[in-house]
Amino acid sequence: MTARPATIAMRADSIRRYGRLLHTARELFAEKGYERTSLDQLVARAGGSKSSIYAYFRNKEGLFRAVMEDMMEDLLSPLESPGDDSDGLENRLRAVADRTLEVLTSPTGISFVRLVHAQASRHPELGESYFRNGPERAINELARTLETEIERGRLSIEDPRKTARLFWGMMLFIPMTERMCGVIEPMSTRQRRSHVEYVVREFIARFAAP
Amino acid sequence: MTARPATIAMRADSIRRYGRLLHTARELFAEKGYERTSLDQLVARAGGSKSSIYAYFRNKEGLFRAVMEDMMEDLLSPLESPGDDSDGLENRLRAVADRTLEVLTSPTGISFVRLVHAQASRHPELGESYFRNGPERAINELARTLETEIERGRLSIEDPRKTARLFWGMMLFIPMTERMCGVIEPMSTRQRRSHVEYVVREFIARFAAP
DNA sequence: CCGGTGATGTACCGATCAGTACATGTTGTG
DNA sequence: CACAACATGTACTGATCGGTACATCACCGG
Repeated sequence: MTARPATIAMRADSIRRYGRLLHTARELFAEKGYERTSLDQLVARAGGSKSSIYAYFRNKEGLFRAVMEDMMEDLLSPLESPGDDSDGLENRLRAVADRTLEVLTSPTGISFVRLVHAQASRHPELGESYFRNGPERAINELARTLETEIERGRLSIEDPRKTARLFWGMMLFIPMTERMCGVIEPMSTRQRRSHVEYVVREFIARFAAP
Repeated sequence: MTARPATIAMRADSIRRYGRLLHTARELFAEKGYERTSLDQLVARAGGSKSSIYAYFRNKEGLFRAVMEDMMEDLLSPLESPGDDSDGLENRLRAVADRTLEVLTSPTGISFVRLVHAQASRHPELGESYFRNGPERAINELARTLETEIERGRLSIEDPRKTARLFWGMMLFIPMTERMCGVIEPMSTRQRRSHVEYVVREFIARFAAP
């Protein structure tokens, strides 16, 4: 970045630079992990300079936190359930499970979870924040759904929260483990559908009211 | 390590030094991860010198591979099922699940899985090896157990392997996620027993032959 | 049109790292 | 007892890292 166009707007330029640094840092952290990503590499790929990084993010740790917050928002926001109550339980389970599985087994999702797990001991608030806003929220929302179905007499469940934990375990554990270990490629829509269908079927078979 | 006792045995000393380096490297990798562990730190904690590391392990990557093989053996060997056929299905499920849960949620287990996941993209053979010898083997062994119970008419299951995947998902996903994110301490025996009991009960309730 | 203010690029620093050269010491062998 | 062969500790290197100092440049209020 020796040459510079000169005579260009500044305010919008700053915002763009900030976004570009954040975006590129996300790519690099996802590709190579936190410690193997150097700020010089970031500057080389994103443009700008280290001064900007330190002005915007204070230091490398601050950049990392900003990146993780950004990723978490992007990943978790599509999981906000619209709460279509009309579709029936099975379809709602299918829908939310499919979106969750898609997000978590995507390359971005896998990279994010890897970073969270790897850095959780150094950044306890990161692991905590992810768990509360991700898995725990998913469990609680599912539990609430189950509760209303219990009240309507359609399900027979003793402890909705524990049952919700089982559901997510069945749905996510093996696919995520396979992806984390690198033994399968990202799941196709077909594969996801098939897996979701199987798990939902087994779940209903166990907990449908007699 | 400036002074040295002088006039001490050598052959056994080498073996001991090798073991000590391996053991301490395991500790350090588990504590701080691969990239944050320096060979100087290793030497400072374990004694010996960098020459020994390079003589024994060729380089840092070789040391890492040796450590991971060592950890994998230690972690997976207690999971070899003795195959007590007399205890009845439920007790066998309880026993194998409890051991697996204990191993995987232990501090060592969590550190190991973190390292595998974090390094799987740089070391595909590591992720592959762990998955084949860990999760996949556990699935296959459980599936075989289920098959014999199906043949005896005690279980009603269509696809034993898929069902085994569900079982391990229910058993491991939430506890492991909580541990990986650092939101719970290592599980007490009491907690493990309770969780195992719950999951086995639900599993049997679903798949017991009518 | 001009001077100050904040943002940015460049060049640099000390620290730390993996890896190595080499001297020293130890062990088995004649 | 002497010597060869090997193992080990020490001191070093070149590279790379996070972080910083400072000069430069664009903008904006007067």
